[in-house]
Formats: sequence, structure tokens, C-alpha cells
Amino acid sequence: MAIWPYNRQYVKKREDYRQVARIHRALANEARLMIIERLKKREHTVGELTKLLGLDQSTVSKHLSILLTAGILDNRKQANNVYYRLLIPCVMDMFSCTSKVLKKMQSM
Amino acid sequence: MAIWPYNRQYVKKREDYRQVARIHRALANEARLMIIERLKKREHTVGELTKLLGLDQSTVSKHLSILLTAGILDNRKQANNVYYRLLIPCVMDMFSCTSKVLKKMQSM
DNA sequence: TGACTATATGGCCATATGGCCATATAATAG
DNA sequence: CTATTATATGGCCATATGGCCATATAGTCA
Repeated sequence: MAIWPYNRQYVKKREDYRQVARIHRALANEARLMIIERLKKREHTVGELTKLLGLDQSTVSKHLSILLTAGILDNRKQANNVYYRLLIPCVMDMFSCTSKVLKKMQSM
Repeated sequence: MAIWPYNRQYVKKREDYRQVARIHRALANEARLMIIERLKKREHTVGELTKLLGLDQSTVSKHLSILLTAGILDNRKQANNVYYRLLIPCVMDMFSCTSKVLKKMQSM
């Protein structure tokens, strides 16, 4: 095992870790979490989210594209609006774990 | 509602988002994910993890401290070793969601 | 005590991130 | 067609991140 440069298994793992890290990085920002919170209820346009977040439109657009390419959101175009929606609802479930972490923190 | 500067509910939410984002940021790095993978099985010393990861000892120490202050790990000192262990096993469950994201990605 | 070992911290550097402004692009409306 | 609206992209800047090296700190053992 562990022939040059790495065995296939190892390379696969490394790549998996990179991917998983990328998903967490997408969720590692207040603004993007608020976007997800909103999209949990229904799809929204970029403009709507921009108003809700109180950030620059370009900033929101960049956040959306990060969530999009991370595979967490989906979008569709209608008229000259782009509607974004939550693609992976289980992302919300992850928050039940993060809240456990927070609870444990507070009890320390 | 929404008295100056924000109502209490809103402030709480903002703070929650900050905390959740911090947890995800802690998980948003290959090396730290590998550490968690290892600690899933049993506790390890800094030295063991340093060998396993092939990174500088100081780098590993910093990663551990990030996971520690994020509330994901715990540690104990014995002799002149510090053993780190996984505090919140449900962190592993989050990976079942991230793998769903990845699967969906690959099918696109 | 002093020497040794394990871990943590500070300094440094290259790169990434998150925000804004300005502007480009795309679609609609007139 | 032109003007308007919605969104995306590029440039910029301040700050954060992740890595290493060097060194400080803490604990053990003789």
C-alpha cells in the first residue's frame, strides 16, 4: 500500500475532504446563513434578498453564487428576475447539531 | 417592535448566526476534517496527529485550538501530552448531509 | 537542579474572503 | 430601436486564513 505518489483510496479521501470543507466554507458566513434561513420558507429573487439583508446587491449576488456552486442552492430565471431556492433541505438539519455545540459551549 | 437599535429577538438571531458560522468555519478546512475523522475513533495526542497529517506541529496545534474554541473538541493533559477527543459526535452526522450535496453535484 | 520532551505562541508571508463602488450583461417595456 | 430594470462581474481594499520557522512554555525525569 501507499505506492507512489499515494494510493487511490488516499487520493479519493483527500478530495472528499476538500469537497466537504468547501460546503462548510459556504455555510461559514452570517449573510449566507440568513439567505438559507429565508429560502427555507420559499424561493426569493436577488432583489428581495438584497433588501432583507441590507447589503450591497453585488455582495448578495456573490454570496448566492457561492451557495449555488457549493450545490446548496438552485436558481431559475423568470422575466428579468432570478429566483433562488434551497436545493438540499438537510442543510437545515445540520443546524440542529451546531445548536448542540452551542448549548454545550454555554454550559461551560 | 423593532425599537432602537434592534429588538432583542433580532440581536439574538444575529448572534446565533455568527456562532453557527463560526462552527462551520471550524469545519471548513481539510486538515481539521481529517483530525475529526481520526478523533471519531479514539482520542489522540498532538504529536500523533502531527505525524498522521504530515503538517508542522505548530500548524496542527493551531488547528486543534480552533476546533477546541469552536466547542467541537475537548482535551485533557496527561504527563506532558495533551489528548484531544471529539466532544460532539453529531458533527459526524453532518457529513451525511454534505455527502448528499456532493452526490447531487455529481449528478449534474 | 538541569536536560529533555510535548505543546503552544509569535512572526512572517502568500493567498482567500467579504465588503463596497462602478460597470457590464440580459431581459423587458415602450 | 432606446430606456429601464434586475443581476452579474471586475476592481479595489482591509482583514482573515493557513502554512512554516523559531521560540516560549509546561511538564517529566534523572
